[in-house]
Amino acid sequence: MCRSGGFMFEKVETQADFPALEREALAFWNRTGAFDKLRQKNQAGQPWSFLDGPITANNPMGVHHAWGRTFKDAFQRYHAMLGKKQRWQNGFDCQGLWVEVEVEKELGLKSKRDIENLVPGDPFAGIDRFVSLCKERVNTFARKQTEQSIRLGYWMDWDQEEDWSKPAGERRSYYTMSDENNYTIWSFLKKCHTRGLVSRGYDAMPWCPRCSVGLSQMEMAEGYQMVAHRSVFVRFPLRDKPGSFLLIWTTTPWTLTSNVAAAVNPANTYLEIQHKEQRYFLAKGAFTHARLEEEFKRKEWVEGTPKLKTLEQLFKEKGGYEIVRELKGEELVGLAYDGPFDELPAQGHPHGYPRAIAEVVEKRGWSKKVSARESHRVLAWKDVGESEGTGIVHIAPGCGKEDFHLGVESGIPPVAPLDEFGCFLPGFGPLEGKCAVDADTASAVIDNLQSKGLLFAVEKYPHKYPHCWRCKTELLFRLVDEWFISMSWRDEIMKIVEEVTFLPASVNGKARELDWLKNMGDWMISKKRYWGLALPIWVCGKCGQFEVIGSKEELRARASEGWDKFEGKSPHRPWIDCVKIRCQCGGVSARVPDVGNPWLDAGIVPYSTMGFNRDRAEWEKWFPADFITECFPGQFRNWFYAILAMSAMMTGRAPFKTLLGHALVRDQNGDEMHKSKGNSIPFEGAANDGYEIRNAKGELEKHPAMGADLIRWMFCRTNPAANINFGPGPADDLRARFILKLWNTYAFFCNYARLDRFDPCAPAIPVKERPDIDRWILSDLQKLVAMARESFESYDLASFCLEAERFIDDKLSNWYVRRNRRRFWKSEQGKDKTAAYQTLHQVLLTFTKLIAPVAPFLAETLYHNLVDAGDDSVHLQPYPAPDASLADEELSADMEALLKLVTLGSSARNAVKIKVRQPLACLRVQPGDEAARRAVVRFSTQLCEELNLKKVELWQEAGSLLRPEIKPNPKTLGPKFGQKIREVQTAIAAADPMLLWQKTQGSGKITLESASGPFELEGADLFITLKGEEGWAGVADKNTQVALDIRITADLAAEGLARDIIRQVQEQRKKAGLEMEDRIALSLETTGEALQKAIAAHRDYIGAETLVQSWGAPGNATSITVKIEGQDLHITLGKI
RNA sequence: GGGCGUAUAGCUCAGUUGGCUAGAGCGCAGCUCUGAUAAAGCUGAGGUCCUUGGUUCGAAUCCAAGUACGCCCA
Repeated sequence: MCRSGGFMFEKVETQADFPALEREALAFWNRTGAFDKLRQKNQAGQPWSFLDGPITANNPMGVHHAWGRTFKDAFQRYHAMLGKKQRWQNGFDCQGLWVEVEVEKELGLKSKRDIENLVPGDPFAGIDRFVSLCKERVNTFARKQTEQSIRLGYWMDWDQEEDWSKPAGERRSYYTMSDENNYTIWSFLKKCHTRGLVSRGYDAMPWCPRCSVGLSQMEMAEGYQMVAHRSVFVRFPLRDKPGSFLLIWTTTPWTLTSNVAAAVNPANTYLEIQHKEQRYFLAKGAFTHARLEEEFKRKEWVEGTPKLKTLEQLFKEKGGYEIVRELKGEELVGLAYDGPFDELPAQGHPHGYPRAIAEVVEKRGWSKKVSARESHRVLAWKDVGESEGTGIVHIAPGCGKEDFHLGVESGIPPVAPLDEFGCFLPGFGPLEGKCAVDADTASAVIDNLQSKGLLFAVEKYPHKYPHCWRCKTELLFRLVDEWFISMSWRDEIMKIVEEVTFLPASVNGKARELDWLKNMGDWMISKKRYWGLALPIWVCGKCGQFEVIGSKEELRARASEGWDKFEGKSPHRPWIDCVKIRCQCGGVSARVPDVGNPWLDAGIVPYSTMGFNRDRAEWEKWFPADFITECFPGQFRNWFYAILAMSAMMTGRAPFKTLLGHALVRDQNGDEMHKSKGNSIPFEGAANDGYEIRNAKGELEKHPAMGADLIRWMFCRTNPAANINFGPGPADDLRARFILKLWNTYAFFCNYARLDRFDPCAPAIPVKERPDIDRWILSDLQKLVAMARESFESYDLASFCLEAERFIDDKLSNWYVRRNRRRFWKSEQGKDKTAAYQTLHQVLLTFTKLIAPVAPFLAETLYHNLVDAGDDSVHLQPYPAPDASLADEELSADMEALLKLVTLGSSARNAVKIKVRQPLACLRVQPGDEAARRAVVRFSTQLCEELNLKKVELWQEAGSLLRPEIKPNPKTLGPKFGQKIREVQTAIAAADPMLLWQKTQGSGKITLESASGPFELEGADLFITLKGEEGWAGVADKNTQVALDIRITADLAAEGLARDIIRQVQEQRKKAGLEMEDRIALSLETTGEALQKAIAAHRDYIGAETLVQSWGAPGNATSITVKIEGQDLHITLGKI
């Protein structure tokens, strides 16, 4: 590990190309097999179990993915440095509609029909081809994301070149499309079925007509958007009261074709209104209700949509009205009416429409043998309100969830008008083939109502309406059969939620998850699609009973036909559908064509990836996972939900111990990133290639790559509960403040160590023999080490990163190195210089290891120049542990006090405008506490150098250095005196401040008189501030006071000039392009008397500071004339 | 519509169990320092601590109502 003779620190350029250095580190890891060495090293370690939430392998990863992936890597690396054994398994989420949609886009397909027709006339071959393309797409992007993750510095057991040709289940990463993952879900579903929790449900489901697929409750929640629909007010003529109408309202006119009933709230008050020759019934509250007024005020509105009118206004505009009477809703219940589309054949079909549905209705006894047309009457429904519509609700059980349930309750038949593409079925007359989401269809319906004289009014109505979260198409409600897992066992899931820790605490993750579980309806697990888990449900064509198959073996044993066709294939469509099984009744059962909800795929991974099926003892080693981390939004109802629910079913155990969530990536102004807005930053652009985004003027602006470490550090230093504003601004800021500070400190060390041939392996100077400042930085380093470990253990990286930044900026760079420069510069070798090198080396080396999990590239680069590592990696090193023998609390406190004294001294100089180059005779300090007192003594040299003083004095006199001003401390006085505090305050204000102050210095007890008698004070009851006196510049900070002697004697003035001269010569050296160690010949000429005197008096000082070897102008000279204190100085110098 | 959270300087945010003249970083202005630094130091300008009411000797902090924004759920 140590450098022997011959080796030297490499010269470090201060202008570094960090992305290029990162590429070198990647090549180094690759060449030396660093990751494999790490796994080898920790082979026998205690396990630390991280479980990766699978990333969807459907597109390249973006910068937002880098947040979670940085967390994942940082914690794994940290635990690896602790010697823990890990699985290092990345996961890819493969199956589901999102992949299908992208493949459809690539192929230019518009609908499911196109997919089945991919091989013309052969749906089986079409589906086979489509599913293969989905697999291919997943492989393509898994590979892409693997490359991207490697560039991020994410260490995992990534798939290698030879792995990509293997089946998904035999690769290093896990793939949710693998056989094991799918069959493990089968075993889960079988468990559910054994407990009677799997059921087929007929329900009006949200349905995407483009994808031809039903959406679960979770999915529907993703896609609410504000849109304006044409809503209609329609008359329903009452059959027994000619000229009287129910007034109903709907935002979906197409559903009127399928109207079966109307509903009122029996408890509400309704009005009968005379309008022209007609009478109308509607709710009293609805009549005058200012509809959506709040939303209009709050601008929750669709632009261009007028404010809504009240019903009363509509009646007035149409010719006035008169209220005939008020009545209770229950009076209306039971009235029969004529439906708006009773002429359609669909309305006349017994048990509802279409035939397939009518059969189910008949079988289940949901209604008598009546048609919709025969069923039109007013129902009582307590959920009818008055704030939307007319208070009379049009009920179409085939077009809405609540309508359907009300229909079943009331024994009326459903009419389901749409096919899987959202278009009208035969039986709907002129509407047949028209699609419900088309504006034309709404127009056709409205025209039809108009022509029949049933239309009362049309308006544009803005509301939040669900859309398909994938393709953004408006959803419809469609009566379909889907498969569900009942949530009657939710208590079991809630129980294991109680066992896990949700971080960050401020997000209340546990409460959110419990809330979701409490309100979660039955889990819809089916999808009428192609690429996904083949639901292992076989339904008998004869008796209609279904069975759930729990494994491949069980299927093989039960198969009655088709196994030979399926064997050797993955359990996907269309091949799995070849397998039929024999029902107990003797009939043949076929698999339902549905595929599974993709969250089943991701939720099973604690069981499918850690050896549950193969080696239970091995699985127990890794289960439950110590840690998972993902982006918050959505996951409480998605992955977190699925993984918890499935684990509760599988073993009743929590699948992980700690969950860390994080928020979203925004642009640097806090806006959402969108490609179309030009504010989106691609991952490669940020990490490696540079990128363009729009600036404030809207122009595209180029930015250099940040590099992976900078990206990683930004994510880690951010509070994970808050969104991060990501972009070049914050990146530049952090680079300047932290990365470059660290880099330059490192460069300073290496470059001087190289010149001095510092040997890091030489025997260490015992720490107790090193100067205070060395022992101080080592002491504070131990605090940082302890802090780093605590942060990693509590999954709070931000605390560590921010503290590390402060350590580098405030402590190491701006104080330790700045104060110690001369120790490194001085020409003579010796113990003090070696101590300085050894100290800085130790600090940099330890710090490098501390940040290695967060900034793995930078750490590797630094490590290889700080030690002679050869092919060894910093990531194979043990994580630093705090060394108690180096901690010195008193020293840390003293140094902090010194920093305060320097601030006070600078402030005093600034107040009298005497620049630091001008030496001053004395600074007097009256310390406010023991640390300050000790600092004055201990660090007087530092103080003198830093503030350019001849000496520092501790003010020991009895009196005050400065004039005191006294204020009461209500924090201590309040509890003591309560309501009397005002009198006490008055008494303090009236007292002589100097006297008061002196008393506090004595016994500490002070007695004062107030209006209601004497009272006693202590020092702590008073705040004392102090002002300077004549001739001295005084500054006070809380309790510490300093006074600066501002008398400049002739000698001091000359010395000040000498420093001005040195400064100018140094400037000239730099301009002449000389190296730090170059010697010069120097000539100084001036007519100014003061300058001449200063040069004469301080010639040796000037010469020593500027490395003068000979006085007088050399041949290769450059010269310049500068002004110092109004006098010309002619400087001529040249390298010797 | 319901639940949770947030509101502090131009921007990004700290502010502990209620207590000093409400702070930091960036940005701005002046001065200073500089042979590791793309820097650094001091000073200054910049605040209705969202609003209103309450509790209290005292409220950025606690309570209530309201407003705005965010998230979650309907």
